[in-house]
Amino acid sequence: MTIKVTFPDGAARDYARGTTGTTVVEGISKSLAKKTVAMRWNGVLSDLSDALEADGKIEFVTRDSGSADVLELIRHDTAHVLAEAVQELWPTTQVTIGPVIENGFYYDFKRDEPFSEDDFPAIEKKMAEIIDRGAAFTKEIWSRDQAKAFFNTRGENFKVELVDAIPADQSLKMYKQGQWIDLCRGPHMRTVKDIGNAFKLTKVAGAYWRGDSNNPVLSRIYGTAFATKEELDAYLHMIAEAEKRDHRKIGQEMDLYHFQPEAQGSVFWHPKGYVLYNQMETYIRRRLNSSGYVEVKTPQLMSSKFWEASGHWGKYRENMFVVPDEVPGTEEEGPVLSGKGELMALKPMNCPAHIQIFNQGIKSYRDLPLRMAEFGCCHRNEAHGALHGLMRVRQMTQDDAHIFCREDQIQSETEHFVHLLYSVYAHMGFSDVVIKLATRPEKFGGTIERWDAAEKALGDALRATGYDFEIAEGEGAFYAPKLEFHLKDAIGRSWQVGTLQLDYVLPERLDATYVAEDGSRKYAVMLHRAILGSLERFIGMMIESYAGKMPMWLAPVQVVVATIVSEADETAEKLVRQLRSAGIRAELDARNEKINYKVREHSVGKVPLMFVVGKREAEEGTVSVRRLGTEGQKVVPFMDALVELMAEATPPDLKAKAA
RNA sequence: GCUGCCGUAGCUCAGUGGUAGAGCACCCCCUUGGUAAGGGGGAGGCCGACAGUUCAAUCCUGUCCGGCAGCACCA
Repeated sequence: MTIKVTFPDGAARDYARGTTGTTVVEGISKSLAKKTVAMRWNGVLSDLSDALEADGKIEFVTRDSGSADVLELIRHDTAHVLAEAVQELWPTTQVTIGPVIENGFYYDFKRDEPFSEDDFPAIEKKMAEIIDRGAAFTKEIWSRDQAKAFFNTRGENFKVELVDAIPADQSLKMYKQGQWIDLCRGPHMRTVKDIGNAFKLTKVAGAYWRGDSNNPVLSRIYGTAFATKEELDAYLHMIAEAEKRDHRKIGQEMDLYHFQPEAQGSVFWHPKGYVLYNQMETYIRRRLNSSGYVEVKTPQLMSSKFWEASGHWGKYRENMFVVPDEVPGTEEEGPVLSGKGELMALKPMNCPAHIQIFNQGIKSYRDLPLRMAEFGCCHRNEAHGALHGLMRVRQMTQDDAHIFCREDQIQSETEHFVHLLYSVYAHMGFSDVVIKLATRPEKFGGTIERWDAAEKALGDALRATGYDFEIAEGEGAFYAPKLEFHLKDAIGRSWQVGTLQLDYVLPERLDATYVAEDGSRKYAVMLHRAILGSLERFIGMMIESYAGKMPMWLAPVQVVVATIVSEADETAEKLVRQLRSAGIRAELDARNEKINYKVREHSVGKVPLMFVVGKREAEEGTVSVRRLGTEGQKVVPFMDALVELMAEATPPDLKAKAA
């Protein structure tokens, strides 16, 4: 009985059925066999030692190919070796799972005494030893009972749970490397030696068993591995460089904002940071105005009764700041609060308030769509461990808006929004946007028909815009599907910024109706949408993406006029006045310091432009223009420099109009 | 909130069971210097908070607060 094996170049050969990939590659060439660590059999990444049972296509995965397959295999194998090393060092440790992730791998352990990074050298040394021993990976298919009995006797309770979780129609694969054995779906390389020496443990952290906070916390060790030491070093260097762009670091260096414990998670915007903030807000306001939005402002503090009606009191209260509506006691002794005051809450969202405005008067179908925007300052009592610089705060300002529309307007409004959002992101310098369509969760409100229609409307709208998107299965809100727009920070963490959420529920709860063409009352459909998400987070993303070197229109200080000699002070002062009256954010540096010193300081401070004035320039009416990030300078008439700067400082949306 | 690590001057960081140090920044003086740190001097700290151990705690222990990484949650 023979089978036909087809090679990537299209050639085919016959082999006895049951021939292994190893035999096939060894039959081709010794040198190819030497570097082949796995294969793709009919497109599926597989153990090289797998027997080939039918006709198919084979591709060999060589260790030096630099392919994603090789990285995946190396990292997966390294995770196994990590687990073996840990159990060899601390035999009572239970192993759980150890998957490959972006840029590396991790392995979750259960150990009474959690790991610390101080354990890394010992673990890494043991891993090197294991790799050196060079055990082969071998695969065995076990029965469910056999596997459970095996793990039970070893006290591996988590593995027993995993065995139970594997669907009955799937076979259980056990991979052995020397004496160590693990339940694993594979595949693996030939031997642990194929891993090489380019691996490193990077961090430890707690993680819940199966990602559920009701479960025990496991100790997770993260690591990474590459095919070569050079690639590992390059990766570590890249991460170190990226960390320099951390907005928390740059925010301090550039004196943009700060946090302090008395207002945990709330930003103190410094003058320079607030320039940035205001520029962003003004820009968005212009974009919304010209896109048919109206702007409103709603109360910060509203009665709990109001939040009961909206449903937030029941579902969202643990994230709300609640404030009693009473005069606090002022006696030295005695309680500040009686506990009897009616409760109010700081708004965590703007939507219910916008419905109150919508509900004033009677709306006609002619009024729809009504696009109501607010720079809404919201407070959310976020878990302390979730706070993260500007990215995750407790007080934030959303560039929020609610579009009240008819069902048949959902798709066109969504398209309109997505185009606006992409135009904004392009102006902000972001092109790498990940869109997710979050679909019906397990627990949902409303009918399946309505969900299907809503998901279809959002999907169709996205397809009409031509942007790619992923489906985030089951991650929709309770009441409707949503679109999420994600960007990545300096070290590759993904943050949701923009959003569009469909909502049928709140209009019904709060009675947001309009009079339809036929005179009947109908509930409006509500689209919650934000482009930046929150100004705080988006500014954080901007700082990281530009490494603090903001484009001219956003730069807190656009130009510093610096003198070389004190004879030029008067001229420099005059230039700063002229720049400022032209709307340029200019500062004077007439300190008694050398020009080298001033150039360095403002370069470090990421000021995009310097106008240097010495004796010569002062006499000639010129400035020596130095641009951040470039060497050298050019001397030009001041008025020319001013005109050029004004053009460059024009926000991108206004620039486009002028052109 | 959970797990681990961390908390010394405005910033970056040394350091010790006997109440503290550097560089930069800040202030003063000298220097007027042509594109990434000129020189000298000075001031600056309840060593995160509170307890405990000790003759003695910034250092050891505990609790709390805050920060960092990840988890969970989320814009």
